[in-house]
Amino acid sequence: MRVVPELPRKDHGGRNLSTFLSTYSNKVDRKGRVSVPAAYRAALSGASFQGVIAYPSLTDLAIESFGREMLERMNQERLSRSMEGGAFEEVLLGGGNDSVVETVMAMAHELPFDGEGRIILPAALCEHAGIDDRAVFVGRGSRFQIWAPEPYAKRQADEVAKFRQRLNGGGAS
Amino acid sequence: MRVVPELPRKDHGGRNLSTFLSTYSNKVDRKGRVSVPAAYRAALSGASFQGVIAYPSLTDLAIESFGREMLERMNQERLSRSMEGGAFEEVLLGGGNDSVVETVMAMAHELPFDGEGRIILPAALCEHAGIDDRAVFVGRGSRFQIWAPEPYAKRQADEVAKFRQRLNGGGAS
DNA sequence: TGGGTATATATGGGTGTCAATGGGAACAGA
DNA sequence: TCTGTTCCCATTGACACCCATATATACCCA
Repeated sequence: MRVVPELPRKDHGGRNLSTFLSTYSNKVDRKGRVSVPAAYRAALSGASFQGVIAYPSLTDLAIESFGREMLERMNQERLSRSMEGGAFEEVLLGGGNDSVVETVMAMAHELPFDGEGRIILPAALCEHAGIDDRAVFVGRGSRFQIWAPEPYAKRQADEVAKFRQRLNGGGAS
Repeated sequence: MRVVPELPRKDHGGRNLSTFLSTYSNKVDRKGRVSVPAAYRAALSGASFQGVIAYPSLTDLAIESFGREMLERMNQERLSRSMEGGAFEEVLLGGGNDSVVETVMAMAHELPFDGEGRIILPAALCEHAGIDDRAVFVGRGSRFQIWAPEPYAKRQADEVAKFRQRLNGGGAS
């Protein structure tokens, strides 16, 4: 498939916005490399940093991921607020252990694309997600996740079952 | 890993902004030298002062750190606030005994990079953080921390546990 | 509409280069 | 002279970059 380099879209604030769609299962080679789906790469093609940010999900056995812009934006917003609000203690000491942003920053990895559009999955992340030799990329809109095949299949089935039950009180036909 | 010299990014005020990401554990050699992670150095590569500012955290057994630009920006912001607010006493006599900024300034060290991108951790800081022969660099967005391995592992686990509980009232599924 | 060809994606592997680290020589201050 | 600091060079292991291949599909042309 040939994927078109995707024109950058803007959100309300005039910032770039990438959308990740669909699910892909790719091979992890013996060096720990895995191809990021071309469609995802196309969504990030306008970004200054060619690669992704990845961190362990706090709720799932999966890796959470998005473009660097997302982090950058959170970081800037946070710092500006503190500075302009005169909250210098926050700048110097941090938000204490109450800040999700700071926790995620510490666990996040910057994964640049190689010439072929692959990334290297750090051992810590693979371990968290139980990823061995296959990685499933799951588009979640402004984010995507990376799962090991089996846990994802299970999770997917659970999600579907749950919604089916909620929507029509039992099996769709 | 080869780290790209990182293009300087600007925040709202048109100032440079560096983002510190990820966690790295580096060796402290017998001379007290530690390599600052290449990614952090890249984030500071545009700065006029090649090195970092470091001071003991007032809330954790850790060292807090960032580039000199951050200090200057904070000072400037603080000064303008005082001036514009007509708080000339503060400018001339200091913010009184409750000024975190001034307390931190006094405890801060300027640590220049050597040719290999290492810094020397002052004994006082090492002692405060309990650092012996390993230093863990923890990215917190606009700043980073330096911890001894064991206390950081504990702290990290605490943070994650707390957010997990807040998010779904229990462990990952 | 069908077939053929070009191209991009996903993948595998080799190698030069850089980051992290260690040690020694030059140097300054006490 | 002795101690501590700064600069320089050597080592090694990881990985960034290069090239090479197969498969699928987009596109062209008859």
